[in-house]
Formats: sequence, structure tokens, C-alpha cells
Amino acid sequence: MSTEADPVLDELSTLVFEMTRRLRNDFNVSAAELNLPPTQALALMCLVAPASMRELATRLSCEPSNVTAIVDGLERRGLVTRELDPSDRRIKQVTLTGEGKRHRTKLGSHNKAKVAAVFNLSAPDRSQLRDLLSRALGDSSRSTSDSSESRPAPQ
Amino acid sequence: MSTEADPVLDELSTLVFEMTRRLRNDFNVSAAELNLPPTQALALMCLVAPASMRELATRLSCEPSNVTAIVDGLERRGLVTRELDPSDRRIKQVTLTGEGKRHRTKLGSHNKAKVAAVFNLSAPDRSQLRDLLSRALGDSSRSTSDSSESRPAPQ
DNA sequence: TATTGTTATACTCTATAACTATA
DNA sequence: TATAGTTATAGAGTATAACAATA
Repeated sequence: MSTEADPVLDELSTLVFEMTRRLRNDFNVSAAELNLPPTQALALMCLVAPASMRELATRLSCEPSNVTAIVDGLERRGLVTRELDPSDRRIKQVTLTGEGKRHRTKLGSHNKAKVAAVFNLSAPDRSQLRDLLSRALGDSSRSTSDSSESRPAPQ
Repeated sequence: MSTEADPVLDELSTLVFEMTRRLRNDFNVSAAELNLPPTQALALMCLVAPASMRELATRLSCEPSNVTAIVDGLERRGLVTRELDPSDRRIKQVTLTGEGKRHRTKLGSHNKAKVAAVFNLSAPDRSQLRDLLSRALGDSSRSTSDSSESRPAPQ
């Protein structure tokens, strides 16, 4: 699906998409190994520190309305608790249980080897790759961060 | 959502995910500028050369059943034609019309500047980034390419 | 009046299974 | 019988809008 000029840009896009495809697929496999749906596994990884429902939505980059079902699932599995904040009883603090922490650690270690395999490079090369990616993204100071992405009607 | 050890791997994952997020969002914006839904725009880019429905499904990495609606949309917009292959009348050849070619070119050029902004590096740095990514992926010779990704029931 | 969380709902994307028409 | 394309359908993911409880 290349356009025409600047083949390097096309290659870069393809390579980055392919990396993401592998990383996401590997993560989903790791999640399945713990019998967790991807979204719940993702939320688990976001809960290093406790968070309100809204804060968790921010960490997951999704709407707060969607967090309810995700946390429902984690709660049913006994991996998190939902506790009312005494100082503001509108807020629910979502916190990992002991079992939740164990699951989170397992998920992380299950996935680590797979991530290392995707970035199959020497330590210096990995650092250089990180620096290049970081510079590319960091220096771009773009406004595209907002995802106000108008969709046309599917004709 | 970092685990614990090897912070470079965590950073690499984060950076790659962020790049993909921007690339995809930019592409969708480019598609919207031409009043095209993302999937139709993606199919348009895949049709440099004509393809059967099944071949197009392969290029899009999706099931053939989903291609029908995508090509329906492109056909309604007058961007592609569906023609029976005379030598095997089961097969339908999907081909860009003149307008389809113009749309495809426009889409590519609309998106090119955005891609360049995401990979905001000098030409040598871009080449080096491509080499590193390519080596990381290419040398990994992994079996993860199959996406037989078992999903647990969402409890 | 504003905010947190929830519910109901809708839309996109993608997968599976059953069907048809050709081979 | 096998294959190309289609249809119907279902599920995951994510978005918006309306609502109750609390501030």
C-alpha cells in the first residue's frame, strides 16, 4: 500500500505497524494465559497505583463509561476492589487485591520475554532505537495528539 | 503500565504504540478529508494493482466476508469496479476507476506530510531507524505471526 | 450547578457459519 | 467436491447521551 515517493517513510510506517501488531498480539496471548480478556489485562497493568474510575479511563485512553464493565470483570475475578472515597463519596477508588497484584506481576513476566523477542537487538542497539524513536516523537511537538477524528458516514 | 525490570523494553513498547497511534489517527484524518471511512481508504491504498475479493482480503489482513461491504462502499462512490473474470466466473476483479486512482493519489499525498511529521528525523537518522526496526523484526524469525489468539470468555 | 460513576445505546471492526454459483 | 463471493450474525471495543448520587 505504498504511495510513490520516499520509500523510507513507507518502510518505517510498515515496520512500526508490524511491531505494534506483534506486541499487541503477544500481550493478548499473555492475557489469555491468565484467562483475562485484553481490556481487563490492560487495566490490570494500569493499576500499579490505585485510581478512580475516571483516572483509570484516562490511563486506558477511553471513555469513563467503558471502565465500568472492565472493572466489573476484574472485581468478579477478585483482582480489584471498588471502595468509596470517604472524603468524596462520588469517587470510587479501584485498588488491586493481593491476588490482583500477583496476577499483574505474572502478566508482566509472561509478557516480558515476548517483548524482548520483538525487540531482538543488542542492548546498545535497543538504546539507540529508543533514542531515535523518542527523538522522532518528542521533537515533533504535534497537535495530532487530540483524536478529534471526524468520521464520514459509511455511504 | 511498566512491569519492573528492563526499562528500555518498556520504553520501546510505549514509543512504538504511540507511533502507531499517531500514524493511524493521521491516516484516518486523511481518509476523512476525502470523506472515506478508514477501511475503505485502506482498501483503496491496497489496490495499486487490481485484485480479487480474496486477494484483497489477504492484503487487508481480514476475512473475505468483510471485504464485500468495503468494496460495496467503494463501488457506490464510483472508485472501483467489480468485474467478472472471464476465465473463472466465480472470481470478481476489483479495479480502481480513474476517479479511484485520483482519490488514491490524493489520499497518499494528504497522508505523506503527516507521516513525515511523525518520523521527524534527518534522512540518515530515518535510514538508521529503519535498519534497526528491520533487523529487530527480521532477525526475530518468530512464530507469533500466526494470530491464532485464543480469547478467554469476558467473565 | 458541576462532577463521578453508571446505564442504555449505537457504530465500527472483525470473525464464523451457512448459502449460491461456479469450477 | 472444492472454491469465490455473499449474507446473516455475533462479539469486542469504543463513543455519546441521559440519569442518580454527591459535591
